[in-house]
Amino acid sequence: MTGTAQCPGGSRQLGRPRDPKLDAAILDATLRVLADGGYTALTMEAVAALAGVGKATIYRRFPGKEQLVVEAVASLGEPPEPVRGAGVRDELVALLEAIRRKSDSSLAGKIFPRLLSAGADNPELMRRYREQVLDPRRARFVAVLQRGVDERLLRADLDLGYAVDLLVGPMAYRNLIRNDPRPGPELAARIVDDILLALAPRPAHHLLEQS
Amino acid sequence: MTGTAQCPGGSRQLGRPRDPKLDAAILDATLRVLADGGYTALTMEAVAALAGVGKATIYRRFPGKEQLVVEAVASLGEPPEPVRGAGVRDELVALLEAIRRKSDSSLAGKIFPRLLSAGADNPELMRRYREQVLDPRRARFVAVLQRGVDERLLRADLDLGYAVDLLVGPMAYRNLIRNDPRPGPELAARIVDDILLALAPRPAHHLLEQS
DNA sequence: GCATATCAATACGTTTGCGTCTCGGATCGT
DNA sequence: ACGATCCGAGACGCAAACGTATTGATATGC
Repeated sequence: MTGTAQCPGGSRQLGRPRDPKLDAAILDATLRVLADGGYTALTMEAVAALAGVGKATIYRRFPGKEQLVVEAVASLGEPPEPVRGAGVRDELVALLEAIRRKSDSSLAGKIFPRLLSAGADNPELMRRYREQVLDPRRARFVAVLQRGVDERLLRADLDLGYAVDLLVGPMAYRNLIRNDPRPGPELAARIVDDILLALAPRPAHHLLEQS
Repeated sequence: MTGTAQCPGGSRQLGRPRDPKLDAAILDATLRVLADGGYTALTMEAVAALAGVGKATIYRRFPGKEQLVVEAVASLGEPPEPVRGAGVRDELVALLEAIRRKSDSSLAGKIFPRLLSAGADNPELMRRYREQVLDPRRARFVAVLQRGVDERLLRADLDLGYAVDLLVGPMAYRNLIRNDPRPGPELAARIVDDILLALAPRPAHHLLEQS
């Protein structure tokens, strides 16, 4: 899965096998180097040194720097992050607050802004990151929001994807772009309460007479 | 302003003066190269070639690549962008829609995601960009929102900065991060209508019994 | 007219980093 | 035991790009 299968057919598993732990060590080192320094500051020498392996060991598994980063980003996957809040509102707050906390503490949070520019030149990189990291987290929001619709807390015809944008957008904006000063832990509840109010199941009378 | 004044006192304006048009040509070429390729793909040779000047002409004005990019980004400034919409709601829609359109057409829009990662390593760069480009646009939102408060369309105790985040956040999020597929021109009105609904001056009964 | 500073073009030294290769040693199957 | 493959360490060739220096031409002040 990670590297290239090198058995051409006849001679299978000849000689010393690859150490599986090194795959994880290389990918982890790649993420750490990527977190501080970004894609261009990431050098194969730095990854090799941090992982405690030789460069040849990396090139034996990955064709080059680009594929290494792509695989490393994809390996981020989805953390468990079990939100067992009681109600829809509190679960949304917990999910949003997780974004705020993770954005400057976790590896994924530090890597995120780097990928925004690297992804512009490397669509494959951005796609993998979106599928492996962003989409699973997004699905969590959608699931909770769906419960909100079922409980008549949200409009029945609500576009759930759009609702996620309304919630995550301001939080991501504050953390990525307008991150001075950094938002406090009260921001999540503030956003959720306001957005829930906007998406509450009330007659949309303001749409009938749009100015 | 742009380069370094080189007259130490005695000999003033001796020899051929610098061509002022070249300053603008260099900065403009820097922005164009920065727009496609990003900070690291930006080479002095490329800037010189695109501006039609020699490298020495650039180094005569800017100490190095870093300062060149900082000055170029700061030179973006604020476009006029006169929004003369009739009401508060329509002006907000126009401002938000401008963000969406600019994010993939204008120079500033293309440069923005590049700066997010470059700014992580270069705080000065991000600070100048924020002051010169982001803050002026933000002030426009605040001005319109203040009118909304005056017209009793928004809560009297509204945090205007937070309100801007609620509006700009989802739009920026859709354009920068979740830009597949790209949002359509109807998104701006959708966001504004929903956020205005959330921030309308109604008794905040849901805050009294939080949980 | 002459010194001085600018101009475009370009050669130059230096640094950096990718990807390959070599080396001695370690670890597997047979 | 033996060959094959992996391992860490690092030398190597190569290319890219920064910043400087040079060259011949051009423009300005005195």
